[in-house]
Amino acid sequence: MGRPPCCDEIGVKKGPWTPEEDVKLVDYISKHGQGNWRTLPKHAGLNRCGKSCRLRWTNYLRPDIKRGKFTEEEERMIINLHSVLGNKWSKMAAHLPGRTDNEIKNFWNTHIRKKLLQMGIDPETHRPRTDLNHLMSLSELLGIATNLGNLMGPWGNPLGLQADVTQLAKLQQLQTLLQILNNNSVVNMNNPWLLGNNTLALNPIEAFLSKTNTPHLQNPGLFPQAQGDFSQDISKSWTDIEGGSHAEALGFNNSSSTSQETHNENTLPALVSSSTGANTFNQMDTCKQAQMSSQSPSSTIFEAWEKLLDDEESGSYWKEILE
DNA sequence: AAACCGGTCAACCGCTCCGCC
DNA sequence: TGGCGGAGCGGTTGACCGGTT
Repeated sequence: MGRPPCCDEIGVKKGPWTPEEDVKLVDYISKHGQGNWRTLPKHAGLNRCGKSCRLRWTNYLRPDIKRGKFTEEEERMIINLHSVLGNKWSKMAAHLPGRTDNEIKNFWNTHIRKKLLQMGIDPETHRPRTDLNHLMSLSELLGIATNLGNLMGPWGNPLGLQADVTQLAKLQQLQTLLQILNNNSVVNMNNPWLLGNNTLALNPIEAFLSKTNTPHLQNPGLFPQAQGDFSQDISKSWTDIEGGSHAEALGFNNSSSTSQETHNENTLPALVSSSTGANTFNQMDTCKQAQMSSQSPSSTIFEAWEKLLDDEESGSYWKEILE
């Protein structure tokens, strides 16, 4: 036998608030404080349920609410916070003065989520997308490109097609990278994490670079922008994140696992565990929450990924592939 | 001009958490 | 210790608005 919801009361108004109702609510709270939300509407002369009043106050009428668009800094913070907290909007709001949980949640769902997906990043796991449909379309593209490369040969483009050697090299790299990202187990000599000297790669980018046998990697001068920034940035970001858990990458120093341990586990841990809530958040509670806001903008994989996509020479190319 | 469509965001709903008795 | 009730959280809905056809 449960308690009836407060909003089931007959005759209680629902829907958008009128300016008159807002005035009544603000007047009452400024005089008496919030007090008991359940009894507040009656005392304030409002035909609303307490829950509705609380929501209206906390999400809209509170005097300290910051209005207007989210800044880039706030956006960065939200992404970083989400990578640690998951969908804990109210916890995130606590780190963003003047922003409400509802506002952050809406902003995430309408802007950031979409942006990450376009960048090929799974907004839930904060890892490069590995969903089947996405990879299927990539595989098809890669298959076509590979055939194209075989037809063309190294010296030219007898078919008059627009693809060039640089793009094919990039495709090859991407294919290898995807293989690595999707292969978490290490069992044999085909192990994508195994480097040429029989050591294991520290991160997928290192493995990726070791597997990729393209001229411009050995001689970056040939392709000054095409590969260098990308591999360095993502590799650095991944190392930052992998190095003793992502919490450390976020500025926390009490991690229990070192990068070497992570390395030796021969797995590719997620940037964020599927149960983002409990452990990571407790960790944050007991660690240095304040450091969250001062995290270097360059220390997340999204930004390295974004930089790859924004790269003047290869940007549109990667975007086309990933979208 | 009207219909359609997609994006945005305020508000609702159902559930969990937590303090009190 | 368990039940009750208030508060808060996160997911979802639907109204509104601007752009496009």
